[in-house]
Amino acid sequence: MNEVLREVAALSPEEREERLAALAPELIEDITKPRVHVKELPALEKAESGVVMRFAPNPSGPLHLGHARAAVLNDAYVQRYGGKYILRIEDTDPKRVDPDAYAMVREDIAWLNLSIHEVVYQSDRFDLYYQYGRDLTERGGAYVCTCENEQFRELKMARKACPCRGLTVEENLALWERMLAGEFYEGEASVRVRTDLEHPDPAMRDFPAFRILHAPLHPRIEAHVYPLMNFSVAVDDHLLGVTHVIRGKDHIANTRRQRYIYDYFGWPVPVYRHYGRMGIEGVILSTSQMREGIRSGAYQGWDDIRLGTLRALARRGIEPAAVRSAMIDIGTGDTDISFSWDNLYAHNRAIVDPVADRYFFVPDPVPLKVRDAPVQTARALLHPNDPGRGTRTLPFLGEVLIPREELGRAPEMIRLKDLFNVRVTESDEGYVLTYAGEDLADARAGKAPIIQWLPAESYLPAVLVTPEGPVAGACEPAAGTVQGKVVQFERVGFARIDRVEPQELIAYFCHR
RNA sequence: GCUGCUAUAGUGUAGUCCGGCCAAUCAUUUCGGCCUUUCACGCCGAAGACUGGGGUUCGAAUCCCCAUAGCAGCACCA
Repeated sequence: MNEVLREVAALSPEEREERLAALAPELIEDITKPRVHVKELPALEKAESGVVMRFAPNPSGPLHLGHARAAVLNDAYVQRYGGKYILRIEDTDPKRVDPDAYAMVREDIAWLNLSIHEVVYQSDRFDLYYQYGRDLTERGGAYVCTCENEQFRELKMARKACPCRGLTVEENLALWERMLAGEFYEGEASVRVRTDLEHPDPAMRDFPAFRILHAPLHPRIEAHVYPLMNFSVAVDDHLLGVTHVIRGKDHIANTRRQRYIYDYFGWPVPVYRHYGRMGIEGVILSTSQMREGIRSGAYQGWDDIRLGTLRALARRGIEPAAVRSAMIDIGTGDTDISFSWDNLYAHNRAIVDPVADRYFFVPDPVPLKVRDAPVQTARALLHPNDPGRGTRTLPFLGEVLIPREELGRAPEMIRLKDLFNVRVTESDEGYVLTYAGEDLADARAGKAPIIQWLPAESYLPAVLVTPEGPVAGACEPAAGTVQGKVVQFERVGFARIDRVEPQELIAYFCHR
């Protein structure tokens, strides 16, 4: 073995390639062909025999890029180590539940291609939470607190116990039953986990586990005693057998709080990893802000092109696989990062470029007759790197549409792509195009720009919707046949054909 | 204020645990060039970083201390 290694090391790269060609020609292609680099996530400890992980969104709206990070990272590890991926809908706060979001979350997860094996709703599990809440109280790990909120806060900051902390288990159980029986109104009682009043971090001191809420009503269940996140999450993670949890670092304190609950019950603690905060330039990720923007009419809907929701990305033609690899690229680092659209676009371009058919889109079109030009039909490849895909045809009858912007550059000659060359002159009536031959070499020699164009007699009016606003133009009628697909408008960029209305095509700009 | 986490190029990331092989990886980005009937793709090349200051050591991106900066938590939200 060592001898072989030494032998190989002694060879020059050329020699190695020769030897490989002789030994295993089929492998040559592997090293030659460009390979989409797939970054490997760091190994997870205690994962060798499989993992159970979960994605636990709050159904307050559709999923956005922030959710995608947690969803994809957990999914990637489940796929890598094998095991189970649980979708847990965390709907324990009726104030933050949007009934429509249940469906939206499921749709977004389907789009992301997550390998979910099991779905649980926390609102189905309240009896379980009550059962363990009672259990925890019996163990002395929790007490019912009837203090004024503000008063408790002050005591906590002063590291002092509130009067309720000294109640006996029996007294606590009695109060607990009264809570469940509906004898307290909102804010009058809560259940707290007994932790450590001397804990240096005030966030750890006797945090709440249950609260009372009478309004709004929960869309799925009837309840007035609601578990708080730290309690329901700890109970569920244990009951569902979750072995590894990957979540944002805003949960670091929660992880420590949940540890108290694990310890009271004597449960083994999962492996946690907390990734850093991810800022995203240009879009708001706050569900409540998005909702407000939609309500006020600033945004057209949850898939408004300016939002960071997954459905907005989908509408622009971002592929789920691109989101996935972008998130894996970012990884689980605990540094705060800023999400880069450029990087996402690069991932998407790699996926979309080989498959997107090419079409002409002429922004701000100017109709111009071409003098002395012979009538003919142009054929352009649907994809330059894959002639087998066929061509589209563009009839030239004497007049063309070209982008106004090109004329502003005052070129002497222009090559209409896949057609012929034209000379550009200015007269009293404006620009004049004159046929200047078919030879591509002439255009090359004259450094003529090769531009997209459309026949003035047959085109489809089109609007390209960009984050900066709509761009009116025209496109090939054939582009109207690929509704829902991502195409490349040559020299403009990639776009998704959103819809084709009787007299107009609407496309959403994706990226260059 | 208290508690905790983090700090590598414009952006993301590897290396940091176990100091030397790091004159620091890969991707993106930008700029050149080639290819090309797209300003796409592909290919070649270049640019660009260890937050600062002390200390330990023969030797520090890596260990220690201080400073600075960013972020998070201190909710009857998740």
